[in-house]
Amino acid sequence: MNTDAQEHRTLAGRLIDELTHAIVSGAIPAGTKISEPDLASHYAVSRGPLREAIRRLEGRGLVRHVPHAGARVVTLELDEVMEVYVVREALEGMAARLAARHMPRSEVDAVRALLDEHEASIHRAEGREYFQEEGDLDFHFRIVRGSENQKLIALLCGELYHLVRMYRYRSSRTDSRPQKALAQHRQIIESIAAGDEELAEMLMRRHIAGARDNIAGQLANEAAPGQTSRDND
Amino acid sequence: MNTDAQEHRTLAGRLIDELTHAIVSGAIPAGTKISEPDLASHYAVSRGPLREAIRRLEGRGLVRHVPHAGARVVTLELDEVMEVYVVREALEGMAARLAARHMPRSEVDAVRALLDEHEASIHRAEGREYFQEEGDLDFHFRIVRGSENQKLIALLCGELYHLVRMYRYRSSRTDSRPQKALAQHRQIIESIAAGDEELAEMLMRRHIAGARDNIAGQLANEAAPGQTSRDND
DNA sequence: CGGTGTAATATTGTCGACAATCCGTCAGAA
DNA sequence: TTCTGACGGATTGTCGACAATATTACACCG
Repeated sequence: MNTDAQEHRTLAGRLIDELTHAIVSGAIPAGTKISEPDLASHYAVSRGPLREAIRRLEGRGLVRHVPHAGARVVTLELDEVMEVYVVREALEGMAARLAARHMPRSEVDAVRALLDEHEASIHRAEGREYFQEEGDLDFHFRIVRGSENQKLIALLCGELYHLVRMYRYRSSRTDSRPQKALAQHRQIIESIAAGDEELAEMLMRRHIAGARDNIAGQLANEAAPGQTSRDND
Repeated sequence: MNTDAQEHRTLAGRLIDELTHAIVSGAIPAGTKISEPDLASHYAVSRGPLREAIRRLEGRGLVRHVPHAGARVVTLELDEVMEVYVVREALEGMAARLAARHMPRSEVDAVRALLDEHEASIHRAEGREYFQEEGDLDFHFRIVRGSENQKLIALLCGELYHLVRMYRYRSSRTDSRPQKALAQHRQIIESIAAGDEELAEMLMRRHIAGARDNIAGQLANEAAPGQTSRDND
């Protein structure tokens, strides 16, 4: 599930994972100013490895760093999330196309089984389950890996998904129609099984664009209009 | 042209740019093992900022780092370049679509003027000019920026293009038909001017896919079959 | 009373040194 | 002769301390 894996034997590597998780899960709230001395003492490490980890997180787009002023956790503006979903639409559309070209039958069957589990989980918990969201990402992970394009995999799994998960943690959950998503997932994997590249890409793009519109509409309802960026200061 | 700009007042920031340029331009050959003491003394800095810069370059995909073993400049395998072009096809296709939606008339005219310059430069130097390659990237930069999607811009300008430029520096130049590329560029900007999203995306994707096939065929001719990765050791 | 310049403080940026780990070499035994 | 093992050197990982810069508070002036 994690990109670098292999039980880091280095502090900086461990910090990268720990900080990523802390930011994504909201343990460190969005917009927080990262104090190097504080975090260093909190994780019981020196500032050296911590700074290296921050530089890496900066590259992943999780923190924004200004030269002599410190680093802040990115604030998840609505338009930022929209932009991420546009990028996902392009990238995962291509991933679905490549998956239709490369994914072996065994993996297709594995994804089918995964979707069966999802359906069972939906029936069991009326779809309001937190698990549903992680399950959604599991599906997308499978498709992306099925593309067998390392650059694509690294980009989607290493950067974009962290932001997506960060958003989902922040605003509870957004997918209010898991049955519809499940049906779309089924369509997608079947088009991949059939080797129909055009259809697979089109369906995946439509699926993600739909999720994007869903979020946009949802947010437009609840959020006040003039809200700019002052959440926690 | 550079992503972070604003005349870095910090050593780490300067190192990021210098090392990026050094790797992209081939001053530090692909596959080279990065010796921290050597580079530190060469740039007259300590190992601290150097290590931060390396961590950032690792995020950009320019170096590969293994714990306790050091970092090496990535070797540009053919399939890696192919993968990058696939990602470019997806991302820039979307960028062209968004540009057709957002790009103002003034910017469209500026791109038209840019293409006129390119045509003049081709006529002047029979197209075998180095400048042509940079000019090609200039065009693509304009379109990407025209998308007005910050994530898209950061991804393409910040990571992918470094690898593309690295490849171009390494294997002399690859675009053997600048006239054809110019004609395609003209088609693309006109479809954007017309606001035809579908056409803009399709033309851009075809353009990049064509460049990819061109490289693949070119490489398949000259390269020996059994060549794995032992260029410079 | 409000604005501005200055000084104090705290944080970031940088450095040199110490500790842990890995690679190459060489000696010794089967 | 060849494989195994340990040793030495070198490199990476980590740490604490010093220097430079930004932020804050306060006093002073308009």
